[in-house]
Amino acid sequence: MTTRKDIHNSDIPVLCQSCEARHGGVCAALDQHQLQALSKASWKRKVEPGTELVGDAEAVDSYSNVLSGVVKLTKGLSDGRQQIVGLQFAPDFLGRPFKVESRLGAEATTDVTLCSFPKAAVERMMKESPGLEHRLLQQTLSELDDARDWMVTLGRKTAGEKVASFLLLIARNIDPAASPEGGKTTFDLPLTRADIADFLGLTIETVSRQLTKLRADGVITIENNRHVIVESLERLELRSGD
Amino acid sequence: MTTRKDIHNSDIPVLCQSCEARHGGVCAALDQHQLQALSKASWKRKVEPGTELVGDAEAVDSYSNVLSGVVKLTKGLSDGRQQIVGLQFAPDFLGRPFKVESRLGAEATTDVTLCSFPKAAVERMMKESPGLEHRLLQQTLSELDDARDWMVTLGRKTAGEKVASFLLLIARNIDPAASPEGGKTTFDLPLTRADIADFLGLTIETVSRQLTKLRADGVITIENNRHVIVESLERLELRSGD
DNA sequence: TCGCGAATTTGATCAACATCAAAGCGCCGA
DNA sequence: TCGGCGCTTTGATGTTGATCAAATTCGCGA
Repeated sequence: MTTRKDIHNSDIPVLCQSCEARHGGVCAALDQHQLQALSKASWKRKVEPGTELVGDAEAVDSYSNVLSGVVKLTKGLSDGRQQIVGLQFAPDFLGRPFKVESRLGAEATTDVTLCSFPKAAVERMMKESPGLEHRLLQQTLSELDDARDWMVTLGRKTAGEKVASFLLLIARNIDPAASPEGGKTTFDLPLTRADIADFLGLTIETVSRQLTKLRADGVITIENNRHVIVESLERLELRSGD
Repeated sequence: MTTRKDIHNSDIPVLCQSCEARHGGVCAALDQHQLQALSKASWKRKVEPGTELVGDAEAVDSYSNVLSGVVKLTKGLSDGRQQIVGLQFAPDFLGRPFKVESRLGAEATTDVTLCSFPKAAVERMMKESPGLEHRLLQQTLSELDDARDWMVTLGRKTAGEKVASFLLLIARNIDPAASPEGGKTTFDLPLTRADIADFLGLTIETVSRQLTKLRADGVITIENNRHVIVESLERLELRSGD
């Protein structure tokens, strides 16, 4: 790691100086001046697991960056069945541009740090600065890719393959460096069994049984229900179906 | 229908004059000058059902507008299982900006008319004209909404609800005016039973049985395997689960 | 450290959908 | 008009994952 000489930290808002979103996130598309303007109207907050960030069919007047933790995006059927339709990791942008009403629920599944800004401010900035809109298009396209990958998992994979795919998804998002040859990784599950089931279109019991099977076969180890040690990424991939 | 006096048709490229994409599609974001430039490099073509437009994992150097017909977007698993991850109707934009290689297959499921342009031309135009990128962001966001709706269908609905949801999706795309109170609509299925199964994550047999059940219950009538008459949109919605 | 409630695992049974098999029908060319 | 091929429907049976039920384990505060 070398110090970036091209950036004068003194010109960057205090709030943003150590912020992840300024690198990988949408704020990377802003110049110092814009960052100053936006940061004045923005605020940081920490929330606990289970905190509802956006209710389904609720009017929203702010956007956020996820700075740490995991947020689940949910959709429900009228009789209570639920499906998780996306997971947002840092430094993802949270919110649906150009729509007043959210058609998604958003809830923290771990401790989450957010940086939020008024919708209007972002939309104004988007008009002046094509770079921001470009960045947003990039993230949206990549979310669309992810959603379509997951449609294959939901529609065509077996329960065992679904659970393996889920573990790989988490492993790759939490430890992006992990390579299949390397073999091992370790992480804390950011979701409960119930959430995993809602993400995979399964029941908790089926999720639990498949995890037990992976454990019995020595592919993973689980400590304290949450901490997962992947003994062999390669074998996990083999079980993921694709 | 009134004539639009604000547009001088003489200034619009012949190719574009009667083109659907110039209204709802991405070309609506272009001014006459840009339209002229793009149309010089673009070409129209008609293809038959079953024509592969883009192969999975294939390099692509052009984008297209769907002018008529239906294109299915597919993803496959290594052992041959397939999932349709999206359907494109006119005047949708076809292609994945900012990526050389497609991770999707695209295939015509009906007679399809396409207007294609070189990737480079579109990308150049996108840099000069924020309006085009904005339009593309809009379509991408709406495709993401659709994909997430479909994830709920794939993950949490029963076979009966899936088939009803599918019929509604087609009805709404082919006859957008159809209202639930109106009651009736009619359309030709743009997909074979095998395609419907791949879209819904089911087998052909299950799709067939569910269609039979809908017919037996008087919700729909089917003529010649392809032509569907929805007797009651309201009852179809009731069966779609949400 | 103990004890309680919630989350998870495990077990037994059931239902939905898949699979395997065969018959029916519609379309198209000879 | 006839015949054949491919698509669709229908039927019988099998398997996967859901459901119902109970036992364990974990997290956490007293």
